Amino acid sequence: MSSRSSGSHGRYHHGALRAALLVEARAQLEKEGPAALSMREIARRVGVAAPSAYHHFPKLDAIALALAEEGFAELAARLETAPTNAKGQLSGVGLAYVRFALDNPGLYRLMFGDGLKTSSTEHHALRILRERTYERVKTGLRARLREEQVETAALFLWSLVHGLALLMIDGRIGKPANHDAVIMSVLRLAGTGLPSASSQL
Amino acid sequence: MSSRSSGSHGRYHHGALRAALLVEARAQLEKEGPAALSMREIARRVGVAAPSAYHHFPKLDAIALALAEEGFAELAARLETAPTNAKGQLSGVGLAYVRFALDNPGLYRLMFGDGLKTSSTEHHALRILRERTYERVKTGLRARLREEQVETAALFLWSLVHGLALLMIDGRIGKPANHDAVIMSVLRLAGTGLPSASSQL
DNA sequence: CCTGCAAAACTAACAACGTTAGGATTCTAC
DNA sequence: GTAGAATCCTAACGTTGTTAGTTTTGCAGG
Repeated sequence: MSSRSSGSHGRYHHGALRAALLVEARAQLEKEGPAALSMREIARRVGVAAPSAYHHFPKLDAIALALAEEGFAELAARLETAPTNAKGQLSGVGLAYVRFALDNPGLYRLMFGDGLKTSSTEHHALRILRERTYERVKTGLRARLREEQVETAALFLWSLVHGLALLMIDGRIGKPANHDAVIMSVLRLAGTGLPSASSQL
Repeated sequence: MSSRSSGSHGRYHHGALRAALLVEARAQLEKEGPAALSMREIARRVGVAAPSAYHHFPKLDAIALALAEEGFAELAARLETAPTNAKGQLSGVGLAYVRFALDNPGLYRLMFGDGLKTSSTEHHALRILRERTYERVKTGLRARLREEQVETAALFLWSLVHGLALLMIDGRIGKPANHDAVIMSVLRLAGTGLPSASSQL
């Protein structure tokens, strides 16, 4: 093959393959779900032989891990730029969190789910990334709660948005239109608690 | 091989294989996680050739689906026998829910997660089973809430216990001793809402 | 008891996968 | 322009899900 030395498309020698693999992997992840990630399929879509990918990622799980890292970075960015307006500082963050999951369902499952073949190493790497996210939530709460309450409150909040995100991803909520309204009404309950008659949950 | 006609162990001709496959599948599910479910491995452990299993289950996903059905039945049983004492009717149910997930982490992930290869048919079957569970929660709430509040309250509650279950399964909570205490303190927050200073979540 | 039939098991095989080994190509640096 | 490293390729191994076809097993009727 002759070298097309400066086309923006198709010049893999020198650095472009890794990025292309990640792009294609992410596309497949969102289209088919985390379990469908396939080294051969990704390589095929990029237009390259499967073993070539191993020059950039030692295992399939390494691709998944790289995607998860992308995901955590994007999630962190969204949480930081979430509107922290005066009334309802945390609802903005909660909304941003669930929105991220809904915008990237496959990625979100990969970040928190059992998508990859669970080789212990990256499992550990993932755990660290998750805990970093958790710490961020706790830091936010620490500003307005007694230290003793922070741990439970953080777990409460994270459980709520995490569970809500997964349930909505699974499509249990029908109408794709008013997602935000549903999310907000659930988040409001986190502030008030369940309505009176059952307040003794 | 001579037929050992009445031993409780190893007489597969006539009905025992299906059950044995399910037992072994569930063991593997809890030991290695949903993604590690393997037709050949299950058959191997049962002591049978892989294709034999196809007389009882048309696909690997069918085994997963059968396990999930077991799981939903067991979960429903636990929720129904959960103590609904006077103060805190729902906390007993919430505790039972999360406990079930912690006692059967692999199964719980299978029931709600992306464990199986997501062939659309059983995906649909799973969805029905999940919605049945959801309806049960809503029925419990309908007794003490206005109809208009039920939907949101149910989603709120289920998100909370679902998220909490998954987070705890993932081992983000260190000490395996006081699981119940952690769960209860989170559930209490569902009744009261977040503490004052941040009540404007 | 023995003969036939259906259920249930087995062996052999295909396609696809993850991954490794080793040979060819292409870019970079001197 | 040539050496060497980086990058890509083809070939291959072992494993998986699954199908096809054959043999064994147990049961029913004579």
